[in-house]
Amino acid sequence: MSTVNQDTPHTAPPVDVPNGPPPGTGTSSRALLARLPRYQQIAEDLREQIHTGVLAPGEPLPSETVLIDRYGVSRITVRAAVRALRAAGLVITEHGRATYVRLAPTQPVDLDLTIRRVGDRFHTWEDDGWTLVEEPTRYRTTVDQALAPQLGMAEGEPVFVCERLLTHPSGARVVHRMWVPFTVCTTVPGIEADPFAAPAALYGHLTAAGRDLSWHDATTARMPTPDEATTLKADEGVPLLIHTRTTTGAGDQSQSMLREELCLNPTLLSLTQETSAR
Amino acid sequence: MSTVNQDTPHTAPPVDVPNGPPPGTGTSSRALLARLPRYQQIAEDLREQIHTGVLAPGEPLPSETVLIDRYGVSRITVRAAVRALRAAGLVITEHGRATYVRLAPTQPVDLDLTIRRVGDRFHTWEDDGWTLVEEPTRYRTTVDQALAPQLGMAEGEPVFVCERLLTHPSGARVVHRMWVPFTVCTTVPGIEADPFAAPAALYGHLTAAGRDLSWHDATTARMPTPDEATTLKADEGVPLLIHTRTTTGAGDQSQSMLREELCLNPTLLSLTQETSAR
DNA sequence: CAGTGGTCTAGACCACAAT
DNA sequence: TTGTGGTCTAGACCACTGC
Repeated sequence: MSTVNQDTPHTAPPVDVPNGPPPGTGTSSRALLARLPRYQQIAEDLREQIHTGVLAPGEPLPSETVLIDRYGVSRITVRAAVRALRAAGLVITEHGRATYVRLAPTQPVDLDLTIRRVGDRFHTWEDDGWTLVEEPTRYRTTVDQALAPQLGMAEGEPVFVCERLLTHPSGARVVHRMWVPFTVCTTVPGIEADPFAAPAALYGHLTAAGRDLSWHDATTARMPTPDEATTLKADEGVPLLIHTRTTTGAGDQSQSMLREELCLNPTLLSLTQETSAR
Repeated sequence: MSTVNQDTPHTAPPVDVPNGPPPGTGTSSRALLARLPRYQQIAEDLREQIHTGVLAPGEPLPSETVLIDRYGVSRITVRAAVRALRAAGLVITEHGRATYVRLAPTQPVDLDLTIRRVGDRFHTWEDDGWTLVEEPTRYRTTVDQALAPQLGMAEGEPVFVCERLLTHPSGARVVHRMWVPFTVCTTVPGIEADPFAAPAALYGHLTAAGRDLSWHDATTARMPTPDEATTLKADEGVPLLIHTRTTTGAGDQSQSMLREELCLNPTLLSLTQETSAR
């Protein structure tokens, strides 16, 4: 094995799966596919088997050893293929056991973001069976450069922050963070007493204080940090869904009275909202 | 190199960065960190340098060769470290050039999902500067098992499908898919003529036909397939944001008149929505 | 204990970018 | 031509799981 051993993929060895047309010329329908790196071809082949059900959800993939001589490649190549599937969220691997086809994505539970109002009382997703996992983390700080524009405040102004981890009967978890400008606490009766109450309560206090509320929601997604992945029970290859809600006065939307952030695992939870034509 | 060469990380070689305490015992504050695999330690070190600004956004990381002898490890180990950063979306690598610290996430552009109504005319995000990139793909098919419940239809019933790729002046792109039940086309005047019009137009036709509309929105995220990544200009380590909107009658929400799906890259676009307390 | 995946080395060739 | 990242091999030891 000292001579050239790579280049066009092996053509003689024990290959019993798509290896592209023989390196010659007469490229068949998809010349592109044939020229993909070997590990991608293997990943593609396994992906195919998963989608067609040859490899059913929950089932283990063949072991690395088996794949190595089935495809006639080195271990590192097989591992590269499996890694690609893992990054795509198609399989999960368990050390010492095997790599398994990700279970049929259990239909995520809905987290309904719709804000419902009955008189001066508000109801939010939290009332939908969510409970605190642990004592909330509460502290007072000053807004930094990144947060200031979000709250319509100047850098350095004081805010209260409340961070909570909630759980749902389905097993899903969310991290909820809330920022309340200090000035809001001191001027709105009721909030002063407990600036760390649940959002629905704060909406109520604000409304009772004669403010017309308006909300600006934004949703985005990104890959989680290792920490976030564990607290939200996210496997590798699973992104993070992030929803932020800013509460402002219906008139002056430049200054916000409240800012909330919700982080969740989209394989367990789906964000929903109801609207109707007015 | 036939004898043991791994085990506790190298301790003698040219290491000038966190390598954990010497394998002995007196584990310092964080014994955990010291026992991480070498490539994770390196990734952690680079991550640190990125967050503290030692490696500024847009700047290239040291080349693999440099990292190899800076940390005294093999190339594959360095590459594993860089791969971890890439998967976390912290860096992007350009073949033949270098690996760069991901640019400070340009503030994503808002895609406002709020539906606005003026008389019988509706306005949606599409009116916000979005244009078609290419001729829409339109076809007629029958709903399959997965889609039937979403539309409140029976499996096998006919639907029209319209798939469009839109672009925005900011450079962002979205894929928009729409399903219209055949029965809706035939019973609602106006839609019959053009079942592939933009959603806002369809909302108008439905309203003109005397229906009170109601919408159910759901948002989720997942890793893109390679295809999706390229059409939406997503780098590696960037998830896909998916928003679906189902239009139903305000009374009977079990049967839907329309279903839309929106796929986008969250680093370029952020989904927003406005609400006010009624 | 055997089997599986996790980490690592040393060395090779290829493809792309810039000089 | 040089340097960078991309793919690949062959072989080794480690760590976890389960018999």
